[in-house]
Amino acid sequence: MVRSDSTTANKGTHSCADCFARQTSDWRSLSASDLSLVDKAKRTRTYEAGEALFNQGDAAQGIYCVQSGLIGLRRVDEQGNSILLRLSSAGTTVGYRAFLTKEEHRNTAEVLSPGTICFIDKGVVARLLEDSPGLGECFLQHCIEDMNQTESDYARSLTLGLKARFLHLIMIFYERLGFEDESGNGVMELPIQRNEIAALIGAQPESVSRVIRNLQNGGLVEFDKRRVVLRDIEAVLQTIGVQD
Amino acid sequence: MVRSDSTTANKGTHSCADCFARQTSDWRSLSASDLSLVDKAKRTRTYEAGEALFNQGDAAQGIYCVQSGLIGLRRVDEQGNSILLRLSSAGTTVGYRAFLTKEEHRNTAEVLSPGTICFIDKGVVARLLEDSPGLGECFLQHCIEDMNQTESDYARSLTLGLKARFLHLIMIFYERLGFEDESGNGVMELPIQRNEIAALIGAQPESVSRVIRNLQNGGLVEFDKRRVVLRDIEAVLQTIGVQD
DNA sequence: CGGCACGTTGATCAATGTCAAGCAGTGTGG
DNA sequence: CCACACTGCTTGACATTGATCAACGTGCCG
Repeated sequence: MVRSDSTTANKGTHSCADCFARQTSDWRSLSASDLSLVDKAKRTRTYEAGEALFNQGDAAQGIYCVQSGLIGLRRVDEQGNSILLRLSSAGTTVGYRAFLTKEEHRNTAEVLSPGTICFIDKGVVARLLEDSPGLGECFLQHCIEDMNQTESDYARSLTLGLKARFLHLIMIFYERLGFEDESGNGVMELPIQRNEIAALIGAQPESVSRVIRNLQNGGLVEFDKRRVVLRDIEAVLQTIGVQD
Repeated sequence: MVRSDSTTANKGTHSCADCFARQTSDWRSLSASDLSLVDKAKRTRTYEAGEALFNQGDAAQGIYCVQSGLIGLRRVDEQGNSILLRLSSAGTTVGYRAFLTKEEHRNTAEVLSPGTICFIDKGVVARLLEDSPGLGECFLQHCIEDMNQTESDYARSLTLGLKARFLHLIMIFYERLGFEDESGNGVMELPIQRNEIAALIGAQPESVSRVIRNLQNGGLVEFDKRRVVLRDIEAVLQTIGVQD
Protein backbone atom coordinates (compact mmCIF):
# COMPACT_ATOMS: atom_id res chain seq x y z
CA MET A 1 0.00 0.00 0.00
CA VAL A 2 1.49 3.22 -1.18
CA ARG A 3 -1.51 5.00 0.09
CA SER A 4 -0.44 6.39 3.42
CA ASP A 5 2.60 7.89 1.78
CA SER A 6 1.01 9.26 -1.31
CA THR A 7 -1.96 10.68 0.51
CA THR A 8 0.15 13.06 2.47
CA ALA A 9 0.20 16.36 0.72
CA ASN A 10 2.17 17.55 -2.23
CA LYS A 11 5.39 15.77 -1.56
CA GLY A 12 7.49 15.85 -4.69
CA THR A 13 4.70 17.31 -6.79
CA HIS A 14 5.01 20.23 -9.12
CA SER A 15 3.32 23.49 -8.40
CA CYS A 16 0.43 24.40 -10.65
CA ALA A 17 2.55 27.12 -12.22
CA ASP A 18 4.81 24.40 -13.59
CA CYS A 19 1.98 22.07 -14.61
CA PHE A 20 2.16 21.30 -18.30
CA ALA A 21 -1.61 21.46 -18.50
CA ARG A 22 -1.98 24.95 -17.16
CA GLN A 23 -2.68 26.71 -20.44
CA THR A 24 -5.20 24.19 -21.66
CA SER A 25 -6.95 23.27 -18.46
CA ASP A 26 -9.98 24.87 -16.90
CA TRP A 27 -7.58 26.86 -14.74
CA ARG A 28 -6.02 28.83 -17.53
CA SER A 29 -7.85 32.01 -16.58
CA LEU A 30 -6.58 32.20 -13.02
CA SER A 31 -4.36 34.99 -11.83
CA ALA A 32 -1.00 34.20 -10.27
CA SER A 33 -2.32 34.78 -6.79
CA ASP A 34 -5.36 32.59 -7.33
CA LEU A 35 -3.15 29.93 -8.77
CA SER A 36 -0.96 29.90 -5.71
CA LEU A 37 -4.13 29.52 -3.68
CA VAL A 38 -4.93 26.36 -5.63
CA ASP A 39 -1.36 25.30 -5.20
CA LYS A 40 -1.55 25.43 -1.44
CA ALA A 41 -4.98 23.88 -1.22
CA LYS A 42 -4.59 21.01 -3.66
CA ARG A 43 -3.90 17.46 -2.57
CA THR A 44 -1.88 15.43 -5.01
CA ARG A 45 -1.66 11.72 -4.97
CA THR A 46 -0.86 8.76 -7.16
CA TYR A 47 -3.50 6.22 -7.98
CA GLU A 48 -3.30 2.62 -9.01
CA ALA A 49 -5.52 1.11 -11.67
CA GLY A 50 -8.88 0.21 -10.22
CA GLU A 51 -9.10 2.97 -7.64
CA ALA A 52 -12.04 5.37 -7.78
CA LEU A 53 -11.82 9.14 -7.43
CA PHE A 54 -15.48 9.20 -6.53
CA ASN A 55 -18.46 6.95 -6.90
CA GLN A 56 -21.79 7.23 -8.60
CA GLY A 57 -24.11 8.61 -5.92
CA ASP A 58 -21.44 10.36 -3.88
CA ALA A 59 -21.82 13.99 -2.97
CA ALA A 60 -19.33 16.25 -4.72
CA GLN A 61 -16.40 17.03 -2.43
CA GLY A 62 -14.41 19.03 -4.93
CA ILE A 63 -12.93 18.57 -8.33
CA TYR A 64 -10.06 16.54 -9.71
CA CYS A 65 -7.35 17.57 -12.10
CA VAL A 66 -5.64 14.75 -13.96
CA GLN A 67 -1.87 15.14 -14.22
CA SER A 68 -1.17 11.73 -15.69
CA GLY A 69 -2.86 8.39 -16.15
CA LEU A 70 -6.22 7.60 -17.65
CA ILE A 71 -9.60 8.00 -15.98
CA GLY A 72 -12.80 6.32 -17.08
CA LEU A 73 -16.24 7.59 -16.22
CA ARG A 74 -18.31 4.56 -15.49
CA ARG A 75 -22.03 4.21 -15.12
CA VAL A 76 -23.76 1.15 -13.76
CA ASP A 77 -27.50 0.85 -14.22
CA GLU A 78 -30.13 -0.99 -12.22
CA GLN A 79 -29.72 -4.13 -14.27
CA GLY A 80 -26.03 -4.16 -13.52
CA ASN A 81 -24.87 -3.10 -16.97
CA SER A 82 -21.55 -1.36 -16.57
CA ILE A 83 -20.36 0.94 -19.30
CA LEU A 84 -17.69 3.57 -19.67
CA LEU A 85 -19.19 6.83 -20.86
CA ARG A 86 -16.01 8.75 -21.45
CA LEU A 87 -12.28 8.90 -20.82
CA SER A 88 -10.30 11.68 -19.21
CA SER A 89 -6.60 11.95 -19.65
CA ALA A 90 -3.85 14.31 -18.56
CA GLY A 91 -4.81 17.97 -18.41
CA THR A 92 -8.53 17.51 -17.93
CA THR A 93 -10.76 18.27 -15.00
CA VAL A 94 -13.13 15.66 -13.66
CA GLY A 95 -16.14 15.97 -11.42
CA TYR A 96 -16.98 19.58 -12.12
CA ARG A 97 -20.58 18.96 -13.01
CA ALA A 98 -21.68 17.49 -9.72
CA PHE A 99 -19.76 20.24 -7.98
CA LEU A 100 -21.46 22.99 -9.98
CA THR A 101 -24.96 21.65 -9.58
CA LYS A 102 -24.44 20.50 -6.00
CA GLU A 103 -25.91 17.17 -6.98
CA GLU A 104 -24.62 13.66 -6.55
CA HIS A 105 -22.06 12.34 -8.96
CA ARG A 106 -23.87 10.54 -11.73
CA ASN A 107 -20.88 8.40 -12.62
CA THR A 108 -17.96 6.73 -10.98
CA ALA A 109 -14.56 8.11 -11.91
CA GLU A 110 -12.26 5.14 -12.07
CA VAL A 111 -8.55 5.00 -12.67
CA LEU A 112 -7.84 2.83 -15.72
CA SER A 113 -4.13 3.53 -16.09
CA PRO A 114 -2.21 4.53 -12.98
CA GLY A 115 -1.29 8.17 -12.62
CA THR A 116 -1.21 11.29 -10.52
CA ILE A 117 -4.24 13.38 -9.77
CA CYS A 118 -4.76 16.62 -7.87
CA PHE A 119 -7.82 17.19 -5.74
CA ILE A 120 -9.14 20.67 -5.03
CA ASP A 121 -11.71 21.06 -2.33
CA LYS A 122 -15.10 22.49 -3.18
CA GLY A 123 -14.66 25.38 -0.79
CA VAL A 124 -11.58 26.53 -2.62
CA VAL A 125 -13.17 26.21 -6.01
CA ALA A 126 -16.22 28.10 -4.83
CA ARG A 127 -14.04 30.97 -3.65
CA LEU A 128 -12.19 31.02 -6.95
CA LEU A 129 -15.44 31.12 -8.85
CA GLU A 130 -16.41 34.26 -7.00
CA ASP A 131 -13.02 35.87 -7.37
CA SER A 132 -12.31 35.27 -11.01
CA PRO A 133 -15.29 35.28 -13.34
CA GLY A 134 -13.20 33.79 -16.12
CA LEU A 135 -13.20 30.44 -14.36
CA GLY A 136 -16.93 29.98 -14.87
CA GLU A 137 -16.43 30.73 -18.53
CA CYS A 138 -13.77 28.02 -18.68
CA PHE A 139 -16.08 25.50 -17.08
CA LEU A 140 -18.71 26.45 -19.59
CA GLN A 141 -16.35 25.88 -22.51
CA HIS A 142 -15.29 22.59 -20.97
CA CYS A 143 -18.88 21.50 -20.57
CA ILE A 144 -19.67 22.37 -24.17
CA GLU A 145 -16.72 20.34 -25.37
CA ASP A 146 -17.74 17.37 -23.27
CA MET A 147 -21.23 17.75 -24.62
CA ASN A 148 -20.02 17.84 -28.21
CA GLN A 149 -18.06 14.70 -27.67
CA THR A 150 -20.77 12.80 -25.85
CA GLU A 151 -23.28 13.85 -28.47
CA SER A 152 -21.07 12.48 -31.22
CA ASP A 153 -20.54 9.28 -29.28
CA TYR A 154 -24.27 9.01 -28.86
CA ALA A 155 -24.86 9.52 -32.55
CA ARG A 156 -22.32 6.86 -33.38
CA SER A 157 -23.79 4.42 -30.92
CA LEU A 158 -27.13 4.75 -32.69
CA THR A 159 -25.87 4.51 -36.24
CA LEU A 160 -22.66 2.52 -36.41
CA GLY A 161 -22.07 -1.17 -35.91
CA LEU A 162 -19.67 -2.71 -33.48
CA LYS A 163 -16.74 -2.89 -35.86
CA ALA A 164 -16.89 0.78 -36.76
CA ARG A 165 -17.31 1.81 -33.13
CA PHE A 166 -14.33 -0.31 -32.20
CA LEU A 167 -12.17 1.16 -34.94
CA HIS A 168 -13.20 4.62 -33.92
CA LEU A 169 -11.98 3.93 -30.42
CA ILE A 170 -8.72 2.54 -31.77
CA MET A 171 -8.17 5.72 -33.73
CA ILE A 172 -8.80 7.83 -30.62
CA PHE A 173 -6.11 5.93 -28.80
CA TYR A 174 -3.88 6.17 -31.80
CA GLU A 175 -4.17 9.93 -31.85
CA ARG A 176 -3.20 10.09 -28.22
CA LEU A 177 -0.65 7.33 -27.95
CA GLY A 178 0.37 6.18 -31.40
CA PHE A 179 3.50 6.73 -33.43
CA GLU A 180 4.99 5.54 -36.69
CA ASP A 181 7.51 2.74 -36.85
CA GLU A 182 10.40 2.66 -39.33
CA SER A 183 8.24 1.17 -42.08
CA GLY A 184 5.53 3.78 -41.73
CA ASN A 185 2.99 1.67 -39.89
CA GLY A 186 0.99 3.14 -37.07
CA VAL A 187 1.89 1.50 -33.76
CA MET A 188 0.59 1.85 -30.24
CA GLU A 189 0.07 0.19 -26.94
CA LEU A 190 -3.54 0.05 -25.78
CA PRO A 191 -3.88 1.60 -22.33
CA ILE A 192 -6.76 -0.60 -21.20
CA GLN A 193 -7.97 -4.18 -21.13
CA ARG A 194 -10.35 -5.83 -23.56
CA ASN A 195 -12.84 -5.69 -20.78
CA GLU A 196 -12.87 -1.94 -20.66
CA ILE A 197 -12.78 -1.64 -24.41
CA ALA A 198 -16.01 -3.58 -24.43
CA ALA A 199 -17.48 -1.31 -21.78
CA LEU A 200 -16.49 1.74 -23.82
CA ILE A 201 -18.26 0.68 -26.97
CA GLY A 202 -21.17 -1.02 -25.28
CA ALA A 203 -20.39 -4.58 -26.19
CA GLN A 204 -19.56 -7.90 -24.61
CA PRO A 205 -15.90 -8.87 -24.31
CA GLU A 206 -16.50 -11.89 -26.55
CA SER A 207 -17.80 -9.66 -29.29
CA VAL A 208 -14.72 -7.48 -29.02
CA SER A 209 -12.57 -10.56 -29.39
CA ARG A 210 -14.41 -11.50 -32.53
CA VAL A 211 -14.16 -8.04 -34.02
CA ILE A 212 -10.42 -8.15 -33.41
CA ARG A 213 -10.05 -11.53 -35.07
CA ASN A 214 -12.13 -10.26 -37.92
CA LEU A 215 -9.94 -7.21 -38.46
CA GLN A 216 -6.85 -9.32 -38.11
CA ASN A 217 -8.06 -11.66 -40.84
CA GLY A 218 -8.91 -8.75 -43.06
CA GLY A 219 -5.31 -7.61 -42.71
CA LEU A 220 -6.44 -4.16 -41.66
CA VAL A 221 -5.03 -4.17 -38.15
CA GLU A 222 -2.68 -6.41 -36.22
CA PHE A 223 -3.10 -7.19 -32.57
CA ASP A 224 -0.72 -8.80 -30.14
CA LYS A 225 -1.97 -8.50 -26.60
CA ARG A 226 -2.16 -4.75 -26.14
CA ARG A 227 0.15 -3.94 -29.01
CA VAL A 228 -1.63 -2.70 -32.12
CA VAL A 229 -0.21 -2.15 -35.59
CA LEU A 230 -2.19 -0.22 -38.14
CA ARG A 231 -1.06 -1.27 -41.61
CA ASP A 232 -3.28 1.14 -43.47
CA ILE A 233 -4.68 4.03 -41.54
CA GLU A 234 -6.51 5.45 -44.53
CA ALA A 235 -8.40 2.22 -44.94
CA VAL A 236 -9.34 2.29 -41.27
CA LEU A 237 -10.71 5.82 -41.53
CA GLN A 238 -12.55 4.70 -44.62
CA THR A 239 -14.42 1.93 -42.87
CA ILE A 240 -15.45 4.24 -40.06
CA GLY A 241 -16.74 7.07 -42.22
CA VAL A 242 -14.67 9.88 -40.82
CA GLN A 243 -16.38 11.74 -38.04
CA ASP A 244 -15.52 14.01 -35.11
CA MET B 1 -47.57 30.85 -47.14
CA VAL B 2 -47.91 32.52 -43.80
CA ARG B 3 -44.31 33.39 -43.96
CA SER B 4 -44.27 36.96 -45.14
CA ASP B 5 -46.72 37.84 -42.41
CA SER B 6 -45.20 35.92 -39.57
CA THR B 7 -41.69 37.01 -40.38
CA THR B 8 -42.45 40.63 -39.69
CA ALA B 9 -41.55 41.44 -36.16
CA ASN B 10 -43.36 40.79 -32.95
CA LYS B 11 -46.87 41.38 -34.14
CA GLY B 12 -49.26 39.98 -31.61
CA THR B 13 -46.52 38.34 -29.55
CA HIS B 14 -46.12 38.59 -25.84
CA SER B 15 -43.31 40.51 -24.32
CA CYS B 16 -40.67 38.48 -22.53
CA ALA B 17 -41.90 39.80 -19.22
CA ASP B 18 -45.15 37.93 -19.84
CA CYS B 19 -43.53 34.80 -21.18
CA PHE B 20 -44.52 31.78 -19.15
CA ALA B 21 -41.02 30.41 -19.49
CA ARG B 22 -39.24 33.37 -18.03
CA GLN B 23 -38.49 31.92 -14.61
CA THR B 24 -37.23 28.63 -15.91
CA SER B 25 -35.46 29.71 -19.05
CA ASP B 26 -31.85 30.73 -19.47
CA TRP B 27 -33.04 34.32 -19.22
CA ARG B 28 -34.21 34.11 -15.64
CA SER B 29 -31.25 36.11 -14.37
CA LEU B 30 -31.81 39.19 -16.49
CA SER B 31 -32.70 42.53 -15.02
CA ALA B 32 -35.85 44.32 -16.16
CA SER B 33 -33.88 46.64 -18.37
CA ASP B 34 -31.93 43.83 -20.00
CA LEU B 35 -35.13 41.97 -20.51
CA SER B 36 -36.67 44.85 -22.35
CA LEU B 37 -33.58 44.93 -24.52
CA VAL B 38 -34.27 41.33 -25.48
CA ASP B 39 -37.88 42.23 -25.98
CA LYS B 40 -37.08 44.87 -28.53
CA ALA B 41 -34.43 42.85 -30.30
CA LYS B 42 -36.19 39.50 -30.55
CA ARG B 43 -37.91 38.33 -33.71
CA THR B 44 -40.85 36.06 -33.14
CA ARG B 45 -42.37 33.88 -35.76
CA THR B 46 -44.47 30.80 -36.18
CA TYR B 47 -43.05 27.71 -37.81
CA GLU B 48 -44.65 24.82 -39.59
CA ALA B 49 -43.54 21.23 -39.15
CA GLY B 50 -40.52 20.52 -41.28
CA GLU B 51 -38.95 23.96 -41.19
CA ALA B 52 -35.44 24.33 -39.85
CA LEU B 53 -34.26 26.99 -37.40
CA PHE B 54 -30.72 26.38 -38.55
CA ASN B 55 -28.80 23.67 -40.32
CA GLN B 56 -25.89 21.47 -39.45
CA GLY B 57 -22.85 23.39 -40.68
CA ASP B 58 -24.39 26.85 -40.47
CA ALA B 59 -22.62 29.60 -38.61
CA ALA B 60 -24.40 30.66 -35.42
CA GLN B 61 -26.49 33.77 -36.01
CA GLY B 62 -28.00 33.96 -32.58
CA ILE B 63 -30.05 31.79 -30.31
CA TYR B 64 -33.61 30.57 -30.34
CA CYS B 65 -36.14 30.49 -27.55
CA VAL B 66 -39.00 28.04 -27.97
CA GLN B 67 -42.38 29.42 -26.95
CA SER B 68 -44.44 26.53 -28.22
CA GLY B 69 -44.12 23.55 -30.51
CA LEU B 70 -41.52 20.82 -30.55
CA ILE B 71 -38.01 21.06 -31.94
CA GLY B 72 -35.82 18.12 -32.83
CA LEU B 73 -32.05 18.29 -33.06
CA ARG B 74 -31.08 16.19 -36.02
CA ARG B 75 -27.70 14.94 -37.08
CA VAL B 76 -26.99 13.38 -40.43
CA ASP B 77 -23.71 11.55 -40.89
CA GLU B 78 -21.61 10.89 -43.98
CA GLN B 79 -23.42 7.64 -44.68
CA GLY B 80 -26.71 9.46 -44.66
CA ASN B 81 -27.93 8.09 -41.35
CA SER B 82 -30.31 10.62 -39.90
CA ILE B 83 -31.02 10.58 -36.20
CA LEU B 84 -32.63 12.87 -33.68
CA LEU B 85 -30.29 13.53 -30.80
CA ARG B 86 -32.65 15.44 -28.58
CA LEU B 87 -35.94 17.27 -28.34
CA SER B 88 -36.55 20.82 -27.21
CA SER B 89 -39.96 21.99 -26.14
CA ALA B 90 -41.50 25.17 -24.82
CA GLY B 91 -39.32 27.19 -22.49
CA THR B 92 -35.96 25.95 -23.71
CA THR B 93 -33.18 27.69 -25.54
CA VAL B 94 -31.70 26.19 -28.69
CA GLY B 95 -28.45 26.91 -30.48
CA TYR B 96 -26.54 28.35 -27.58
CA ARG B 97 -23.56 26.06 -27.94
CA ALA B 98 -22.55 27.10 -31.43
CA PHE B 99 -23.09 30.69 -30.41
CA LEU B 100 -20.87 30.40 -27.34
CA THR B 101 -18.06 28.60 -29.11
CA LYS B 102 -18.38 30.59 -32.33
CA GLU B 103 -18.35 27.31 -34.20
CA GLU B 104 -20.70 25.91 -36.76
CA HIS B 105 -23.91 24.29 -35.64
CA ARG B 106 -23.27 20.59 -35.26
CA ASN B 107 -26.93 19.69 -35.70
CA THR B 108 -29.96 20.84 -37.57
CA ALA B 109 -32.77 22.24 -35.43
CA GLU B 110 -35.95 21.09 -37.05
CA VAL B 111 -39.52 21.89 -36.19
CA LEU B 112 -41.40 18.67 -35.49
CA SER B 113 -44.64 20.13 -34.18
CA PRO B 114 -45.59 23.62 -35.34
CA GLY B 115 -45.12 26.45 -32.88
CA THR B 116 -43.77 29.88 -32.12
CA ILE B 117 -40.12 30.62 -31.64
CA CYS B 118 -38.20 33.78 -30.75
CA PHE B 119 -34.85 34.56 -32.30
CA ILE B 120 -32.30 36.76 -30.54
CA ASP B 121 -29.39 37.99 -32.54
CA LYS B 122 -25.88 37.08 -31.47
CA GLY B 123 -24.88 40.72 -31.04
CA VAL B 124 -27.61 41.23 -28.48
CA VAL B 125 -26.77 38.07 -26.58
CA ALA B 126 -23.10 39.00 -26.55
CA ARG B 127 -23.93 42.35 -25.02
CA LEU B 128 -26.13 40.74 -22.40
CA LEU B 129 -23.39 38.31 -21.50
CA GLU B 130 -21.09 41.21 -20.75
CA ASP B 131 -23.72 43.15 -18.84
CA SER B 132 -25.14 40.48 -16.62
CA PRO B 133 -22.75 37.81 -15.43
CA GLY B 134 -25.62 35.66 -14.22
CA LEU B 135 -26.52 34.83 -17.79
CA GLY B 136 -23.33 32.88 -18.34
CA GLU B 137 -24.09 30.95 -15.20
CA CYS B 138 -27.52 30.09 -16.57
CA PHE B 139 -26.04 28.85 -19.82
CA LEU B 140 -23.65 26.74 -17.81
CA GLN B 141 -26.47 25.18 -15.83
CA HIS B 142 -28.38 24.59 -19.03
CA CYS B 143 -25.38 22.93 -20.64
CA ILE B 144 -24.89 20.67 -17.64
CA GLU B 145 -28.52 19.61 -17.78
CA ASP B 146 -28.30 18.88 -21.49
CA MET B 147 -25.14 16.95 -20.81
CA ASN B 148 -26.77 14.91 -18.07
CA GLN B 149 -29.61 14.04 -20.36
CA THR B 150 -27.50 13.18 -23.37
CA GLU B 151 -25.22 11.11 -21.18
CA SER B 152 -28.14 9.12 -19.90
CA ASP B 153 -29.47 8.67 -23.41
CA TYR B 154 -26.05 7.49 -24.46
CA ALA B 155 -25.88 5.00 -21.62
CA ARG B 156 -29.30 3.67 -22.52
CA SER B 157 -28.41 3.37 -26.17
CA LEU B 158 -25.49 1.15 -25.21
CA THR B 159 -27.28 -1.03 -22.70
CA LEU B 160 -30.96 -1.25 -23.49
CA GLY B 161 -32.74 -3.00 -26.32
CA LEU B 162 -35.12 -1.39 -28.74
CA LYS B 163 -38.25 -2.16 -26.76
CA ALA B 164 -36.95 -0.55 -23.60
CA ARG B 165 -35.66 2.49 -25.47
CA PHE B 166 -39.01 2.87 -27.16
CA LEU B 167 -40.92 2.62 -23.91
CA HIS B 168 -38.60 5.13 -22.34
CA LEU B 169 -39.44 7.57 -25.09
CA ILE B 170 -43.13 6.91 -24.64
CA MET B 171 -42.83 7.72 -20.96
CA ILE B 172 -41.05 10.98 -21.75
CA PHE B 173 -43.93 12.01 -23.96
CA TYR B 174 -46.37 10.83 -21.37
CA GLU B 175 -44.80 13.05 -18.74
CA ARG B 176 -45.10 16.04 -21.03
CA LEU B 177 -48.38 15.39 -22.77
CA GLY B 178 -50.24 12.63 -21.02
CA PHE B 179 -53.27 12.63 -18.77
CA GLU B 180 -55.54 10.10 -17.11
CA ASP B 181 -58.87 9.13 -18.57
CA GLU B 182 -61.94 8.35 -16.49
CA SER B 183 -60.89 4.73 -15.92
CA GLY B 184 -57.41 5.66 -14.74
CA ASN B 185 -55.51 4.76 -17.87
CA GLY B 186 -52.73 6.97 -19.12
CA VAL B 187 -53.62 8.57 -22.43
CA MET B 188 -51.76 10.79 -24.82
CA GLU B 189 -51.36 11.88 -28.38
CA LEU B 190 -47.88 11.35 -29.82
CA PRO B 191 -46.50 14.62 -31.16
CA ILE B 192 -44.43 13.02 -33.92
CA GLN B 193 -44.53 10.41 -36.66
CA ARG B 194 -43.25 6.85 -36.47
CA ASN B 195 -40.51 8.03 -38.70
CA GLU B 196 -39.15 10.45 -36.15
CA ILE B 197 -39.69 8.03 -33.31
CA ALA B 198 -37.39 5.66 -35.13
CA ALA B 199 -34.83 8.44 -35.61
CA LEU B 200 -35.00 9.24 -31.91
CA ILE B 201 -34.24 5.75 -30.71
CA GLY B 202 -31.84 4.86 -33.49
CA ALA B 203 -33.94 2.25 -35.24
CA GLN B 204 -35.61 1.56 -38.55
CA PRO B 205 -39.29 2.48 -38.89
CA GLU B 206 -40.09 -1.17 -39.54
CA SER B 207 -38.56 -2.17 -36.24
CA VAL B 208 -40.62 0.46 -34.45
CA SER B 209 -43.72 -0.96 -36.05
CA ARG B 210 -42.84 -4.37 -34.78
CA VAL B 211 -42.13 -3.19 -31.27
CA ILE B 212 -45.52 -1.53 -31.25
CA ARG B 213 -47.27 -4.67 -32.41
CA ASN B 214 -45.35 -6.60 -29.82
CA LEU B 215 -46.41 -4.31 -26.98
CA GLN B 216 -49.94 -4.29 -28.26
CA ASN B 217 -50.06 -8.08 -28.19
CA GLY B 218 -48.58 -8.11 -24.71
CA GLY B 219 -51.50 -5.91 -23.62
CA LEU B 220 -49.10 -3.39 -22.10
CA VAL B 221 -49.87 -0.46 -24.37
CA GLU B 222 -52.53 0.32 -26.94
CA PHE B 223 -51.84 2.24 -30.12
CA ASP B 224 -54.23 3.76 -32.57
CA LYS B 225 -52.43 6.00 -35.01
CA ARG B 226 -50.88 8.57 -32.74
CA ARG B 227 -53.17 7.87 -29.83
CA VAL B 228 -51.57 5.87 -27.04
CA VAL B 229 -53.22 4.27 -24.03
CA LEU B 230 -51.11 3.01 -21.18
CA ARG B 231 -53.04 0.33 -19.33
CA ASP B 232 -50.43 -0.23 -16.66
CA ILE B 233 -47.84 2.44 -16.18
CA GLU B 234 -46.12 0.59 -13.38
CA ALA B 235 -45.54 -2.38 -15.63
CA VAL B 236 -44.09 -0.09 -18.27
CA LEU B 237 -41.65 1.44 -15.83
CA GLN B 238 -40.80 -2.07 -14.72
CA THR B 239 -39.75 -3.22 -18.15
CA ILE B 240 -37.58 -0.17 -18.66
CA GLY B 241 -35.72 -0.38 -15.38
CA VAL B 242 -36.41 3.07 -14.06
CA GLN B 243 -33.77 5.59 -14.99
CA ASP B 244 -33.34 9.36 -15.35
C1' DC C 1 0.38 -26.95 -7.16
C1' DG C 2 -4.09 -24.60 -7.34
C1' DG C 3 -6.81 -20.69 -8.11
C1' DC C 4 -7.92 -16.67 -10.48
C1' DA C 5 -8.10 -13.01 -13.99
C1' DC C 6 -7.90 -12.27 -18.74
C1' DG C 7 -8.66 -13.46 -23.26
C1' DT C 8 -10.25 -16.47 -26.94
C1' DT C 9 -13.23 -19.74 -29.35
C1' DG C 10 -17.37 -22.34 -30.80
C1' DA C 11 -22.28 -23.19 -30.93
C1' DT C 12 -26.50 -21.34 -30.72
C1' DC C 13 -30.21 -17.94 -30.29
C1' DA C 14 -32.53 -13.58 -30.15
C1' DA C 15 -32.76 -8.97 -31.79
C1' DT C 16 -32.66 -5.97 -35.46
C1' DG C 17 -31.75 -4.51 -40.21
C1' DT C 18 -32.90 -5.10 -45.12
C1' DC C 19 -35.71 -5.75 -49.01
C1' DA C 20 -40.07 -6.17 -51.15
C1' DA C 21 -44.82 -5.64 -51.04
C1' DG C 22 -49.27 -3.93 -49.74
C1' DC C 23 -52.76 -0.94 -47.62
C1' DA C 24 -55.14 3.29 -46.07
C1' DG C 25 -55.51 8.13 -46.26
C1' DT C 26 -54.78 12.47 -48.77
C1' DG C 27 -54.01 15.63 -52.05
C1' DT C 28 -53.76 16.68 -57.22
C1' DG C 29 -54.66 17.23 -61.94
C1' DG C 30 -57.63 16.06 -65.59
C1' DC D 1 -65.73 13.36 -59.59
C1' DC D 2 -62.38 9.96 -60.59
C1' DA D 3 -57.76 8.24 -61.45
C1' DC D 4 -53.44 8.71 -59.88
C1' DA D 5 -49.48 9.50 -57.32
C1' DC D 6 -47.65 9.86 -52.83
C1' DT D 7 -46.78 9.54 -48.00
C1' DG D 8 -46.99 7.11 -43.74
C1' DC D 9 -47.41 2.83 -41.78
C1' DT D 10 -47.46 -2.08 -41.59
C1' DT D 11 -46.26 -6.84 -42.75
C1' DG D 12 -43.58 -10.86 -44.24
C1' DA D 13 -39.37 -13.28 -45.48
C1' DC D 14 -34.76 -13.34 -44.97
C1' DA D 15 -29.92 -11.93 -43.73
C1' DT D 16 -26.92 -10.13 -40.43
C1' DT D 17 -25.34 -8.70 -36.12
C1' DG D 18 -24.30 -9.34 -31.66
C1' DA D 19 -25.48 -11.61 -27.09
C1' DT D 20 -25.30 -15.69 -24.43
C1' DC D 21 -23.56 -19.91 -22.58
C1' DA D 22 -19.99 -23.09 -22.04
C1' DA D 23 -15.38 -24.39 -22.49
C1' DC D 24 -10.54 -23.81 -22.64
C1' DG D 25 -5.67 -21.78 -22.77
C1' DT D 26 -2.36 -18.84 -20.68
C1' DG D 27 0.00 -16.24 -17.40
C1' DC D 28 0.38 -14.71 -12.77
C1' DC D 29 0.42 -15.04 -7.86
C1' DG D 30 -0.11 -16.97 -3.38
